[in-house]
Amino acid sequence: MKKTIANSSEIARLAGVSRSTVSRVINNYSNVPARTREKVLEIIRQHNYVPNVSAQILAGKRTRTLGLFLISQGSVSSDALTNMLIVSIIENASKHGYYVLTHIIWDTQNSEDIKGVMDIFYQHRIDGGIFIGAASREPFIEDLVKAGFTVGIVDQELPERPEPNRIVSTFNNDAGMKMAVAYLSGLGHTSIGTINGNMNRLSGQTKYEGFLAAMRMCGLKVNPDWVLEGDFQENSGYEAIQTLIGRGIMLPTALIAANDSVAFGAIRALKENGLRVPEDLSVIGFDDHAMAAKHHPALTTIRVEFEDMLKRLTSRLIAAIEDEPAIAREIKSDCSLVVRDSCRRI
Amino acid sequence: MKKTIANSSEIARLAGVSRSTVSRVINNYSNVPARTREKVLEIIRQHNYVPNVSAQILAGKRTRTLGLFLISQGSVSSDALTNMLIVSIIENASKHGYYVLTHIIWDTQNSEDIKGVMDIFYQHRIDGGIFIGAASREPFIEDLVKAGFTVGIVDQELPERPEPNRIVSTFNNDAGMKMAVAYLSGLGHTSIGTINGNMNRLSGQTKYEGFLAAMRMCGLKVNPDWVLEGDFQENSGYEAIQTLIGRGIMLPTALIAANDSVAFGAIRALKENGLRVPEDLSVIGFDDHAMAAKHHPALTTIRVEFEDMLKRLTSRLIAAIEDEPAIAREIKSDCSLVVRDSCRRI
DNA sequence: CAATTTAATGAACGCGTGTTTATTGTATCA
DNA sequence: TGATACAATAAACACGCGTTCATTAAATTG
Repeated sequence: MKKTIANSSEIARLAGVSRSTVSRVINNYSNVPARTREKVLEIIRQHNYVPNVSAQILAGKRTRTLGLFLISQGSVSSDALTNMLIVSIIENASKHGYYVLTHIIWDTQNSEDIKGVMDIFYQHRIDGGIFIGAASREPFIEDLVKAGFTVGIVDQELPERPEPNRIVSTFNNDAGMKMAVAYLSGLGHTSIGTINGNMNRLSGQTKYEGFLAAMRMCGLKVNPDWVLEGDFQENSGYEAIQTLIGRGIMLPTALIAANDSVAFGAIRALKENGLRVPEDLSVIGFDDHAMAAKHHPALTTIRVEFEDMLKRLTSRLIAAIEDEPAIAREIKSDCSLVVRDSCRRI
Repeated sequence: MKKTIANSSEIARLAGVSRSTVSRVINNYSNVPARTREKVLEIIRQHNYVPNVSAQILAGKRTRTLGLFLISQGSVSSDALTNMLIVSIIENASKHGYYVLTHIIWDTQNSEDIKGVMDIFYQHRIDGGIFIGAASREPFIEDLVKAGFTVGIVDQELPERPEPNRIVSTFNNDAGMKMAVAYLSGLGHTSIGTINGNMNRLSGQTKYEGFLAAMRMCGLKVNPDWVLEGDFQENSGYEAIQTLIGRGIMLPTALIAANDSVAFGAIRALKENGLRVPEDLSVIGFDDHAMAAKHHPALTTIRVEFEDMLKRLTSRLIAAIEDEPAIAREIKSDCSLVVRDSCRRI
C-alpha cells in the first residue's frame, strides 16, 4: 500500500498562502497575524499534518532525539533495574519533547561496536547520548565529547575537569555505606562484615572503600575474615556465606551486602544452615531492589534513588543541548536507609 | 563547539570523482569498476564518513528504524519481563541493521497519547512499529495498518483476517494450561485450583478458559471454591490464599497461578499459615520469571518463550517491511513445563 | 498629502543524499 | 575504418523544510 503524506506545500496551497508562511506558523514566528495563523492551523489540523523531521533536520533543526547506550556488562543486567532505568529515561525525555533511540553496546573494546555508536551520532544526528555502564574517561566517550557532542554518563566517579558538554552523574556509595554502618552501630553491633561486589569494577571498589571509611568513622575494627568476595550476583552472596561457614570461622553479628541480590543469596545460605535473619544475624542490602520489600524477611537496605538520578541526568542533558547556561554538570544520587525486618538490636 | 561532518561532496572531491560515483559506491551499484570503488572506499574510511540518514530518508530511502511502543497497563510492568523484552527486540533489530525508537503510551484512550504515536510514524518516518500490550483491533492500530504502515503486535488472540502488513504474535495459553493440568493430574492430583489474572484482560480470560478446557480434557471437575480472583500482581496471590483460608474452606491439593508473581504471593501466604509447599500443597506458576528458579521452593512453572517469540516477531516485521514475499504473519509463542520443587506426587 | 517606517508575505537558496538522464570515452563489430 | 554498442561518470533534479532576502501593502509621521 502507498503512504501518501501531506507536505507543507500542500498545506500552503490549501490555505492559500506561501510555504514560507506555513513554516513560520509552525515555528511560531511572531510576525504572522492571528487571522492568517488560524487559517493555516485549521488546515494543518484538518489534514493531521506534521512536518517531516528528516527535512527539518536537514534544514538545520535539532533532531530532538537522544541516544541511550546500554553497555552490557556480561549480561545486559537482567534485573528489573535496567527496565526501570530505560523507562525512566524515555519518560523524562518524552516530557521534554525528546525521543530516545536505544542501543546496546556489547563490548566497549570491540571497534565494530564503537563504530556502531559513532554511526548513530553521525548518521542519525542525535542531539546527545546517555551512557549507562561506561566510564566517563572511556576513550570513545572522550572522542564524542571532543567532537562537540553532548553526553550524559552514569559513572562511579567524577572526571577532573568536566567540559560543558559532559554531564556526569555518580553514586553516593560513601554516604550509603555510612548510613548502613551507623545504623548497625546504633543497634549495638560491633562485629560487622561485608560481602563485596566485583572489585575490578569501580562500583565494587567505592562501596568497599566507603565501608572501610564508615567503620573507621564509627570507631569499629574491620575483621579481614568478614570481608567476603562477591560479584553483585545473587549466587555470590550464597557462596560467600557457605564458604565462611564451611571454614568454621565465627560469624559477625551483622552483614552489609554490596547489593540486594547478594543479600538475598546470603540470607538463602544462612537459612539453609539453620540460621535465622535477623535473630542470629542482621543483614543490610544496597539499592532497594523491587524484591526487597517482598522478600522474607523484608530486607533493610540502602535505597538508591536511581529513578530520580536518571531524571535529573536526562533533564540536565537536554538543558545542555539547548544551550541553557550555567547548569550543573555533576549530579550525585541520593540514598537513604530503608528500615525493614532484616536487622535487630543487640 | 562546532561539529563539522564530512559529506559526500567532500568525499567526491578528495577522491577526484563526482558525488554520483560516491553514492553509487555506497549503495553497491554494479557499474562502478573495482579501481574506482576502492579509491572511494579508501577516502571514506580515512574520513570515517557515514551518510546522513536524514538526507537519505528525504531522498527516498528507508529509515531502518522501528518504533517500539510500550502500552502502560497501570504501571509500565515493573518486572524484569519488560526489560528483557526491550533488550531482546533492540538486539534482534540491531542484527538486521535496524534501530529502535522506544516510546511509552500511557493511555490508549487519550487522544493526545495516540497523536504522539501517529506523529512518530509520520514525523520520523519509521518503517514499522511493534506494540506491546495493545490489542490488534485497537482503533489506532487499525488506522496505522490502513495507512499502509507495517506493524507487529503482541496480542492475546489472532485477528480474523490479518493484512500483509500486520504481523500478530500470540500466546499459547491453552497449551500451557494443558501442560500444567496434565502434569498435576499425572502426579495424582484431582483437587486442582487456580488463581486467575485480571479477567477484564484477554490474557486473564484465555488462561482461565485454557484451565477449564484442560480440566475437562483430563476428566477433572472444577470446584468453584478453588477458582480464585487475582490480578497478575504478587499481592493478589497472597490475598487470594488468605481469603480462602480465612473462610475455612478445604484446600485443593494443587494450585495453578496465572503467573509466577501470583504464585510467589500464594506461597508466601501459605507459609504464613504454617503450610508447606509442596508437602501440603503443590503450586505451578506461569511465565518462568527470573526469580522462579531462585525462589524457595524453586517454582515449577510453565515457561513462556517470550524472548524467542519477540525475536521472531521482530524478524518477521523487518521481512515484511523489506517486502519479502510469503512470510508468516502469525506467530504463536512456545511454552514448556519446567519442573522444579514446588509440586509433589500424591 | 507626500515621505518614511513597519508589517506581511512570497521567491529563492541551501541542507545531503539517491536516482535518472545526458555525455563522454572506449571497445566491438562488420 | 566507420558505425555501433557499451561502460563509466558527470550533471541535473527531487525530496521537504527553515530561513534570508526582496517585495508589496499598510500604517505612521512630518
